[in-house]
Amino acid sequence: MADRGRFTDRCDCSVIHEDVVNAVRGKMPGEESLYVLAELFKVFGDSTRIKILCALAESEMCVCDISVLLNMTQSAISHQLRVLKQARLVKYRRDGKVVYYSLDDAHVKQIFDQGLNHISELGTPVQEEFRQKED
Amino acid sequence: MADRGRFTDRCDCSVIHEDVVNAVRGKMPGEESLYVLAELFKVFGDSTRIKILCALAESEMCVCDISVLLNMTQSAISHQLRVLKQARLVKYRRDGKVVYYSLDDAHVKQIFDQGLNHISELGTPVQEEFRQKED
DNA sequence: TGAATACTTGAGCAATCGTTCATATGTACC
DNA sequence: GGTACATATGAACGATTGCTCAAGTATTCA
Repeated sequence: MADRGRFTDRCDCSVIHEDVVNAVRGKMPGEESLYVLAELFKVFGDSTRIKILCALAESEMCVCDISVLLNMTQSAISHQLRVLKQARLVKYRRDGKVVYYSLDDAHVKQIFDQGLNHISELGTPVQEEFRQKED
Repeated sequence: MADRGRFTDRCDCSVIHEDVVNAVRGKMPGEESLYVLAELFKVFGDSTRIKILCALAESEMCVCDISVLLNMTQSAISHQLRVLKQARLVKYRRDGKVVYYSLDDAHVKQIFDQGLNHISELGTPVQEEFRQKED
């Protein structure tokens, strides 16, 4: 609320649309929420974790099952499950030596499906786009 | 379809639930889709990009406006806009020297809102969780 | 044409991330 | 107790990421 749209030291241009900037600034959620939101999506933003979430959307599974399914080390899976656990995306229950993981709530699958829905409607061009990023 | 649930070299345990692993394997989307999906969420997984998307959800804006709004370098914003452009999350139009960016389609805001909805229902504990990750 | 403005881009660098490896914890069974 | 098995965790490593800085391109206007 200090500088009302005037340009700051980070930007070397004279502000073009002061009114737009101020209007948008008023409607933005708090810095806090957006940071947390980014952290949430960051957790979804790894193919190993996506695969784990996708698997758990089908069935509760133990660590060993997941590592077999994804053909990865138990350790690697366990590390990722910890990230998912911290983000409250998965929960677990212990039964003897075995620990069973499952999705924490329905939201997780909703976000997941929304994403899948998005990429499916964009079709193959996007997939190529993503892969050609390295060119 | 090679080894039917038998444990591979990556996992040192004897598979606990061969049936579950096979059932889940059959229902998983292709490796391809899951990779693209992770790439999509990865783009959402940065607070600068989230802020940009959030701002563009309110109004079309030029690069300079965004850099003023977020108090960041034009260069930094431009770099991030390139990432968003590549992921087809934003589109742009040129008007003279000024380039205006806006959300590419409605899906973007949907995914965004779904995420916001998720974190808002979890309440503050999660936000603390995220911040205490460094402990 | 040349200066000014809006934006883009490439290189470089610190910080973060995902995996591996070795080790630790927890539980069951003898 | 001790061994076996399922999982967790800490350190270390290479790979990736997001920013800065110093160019570059594109457009306008004199």
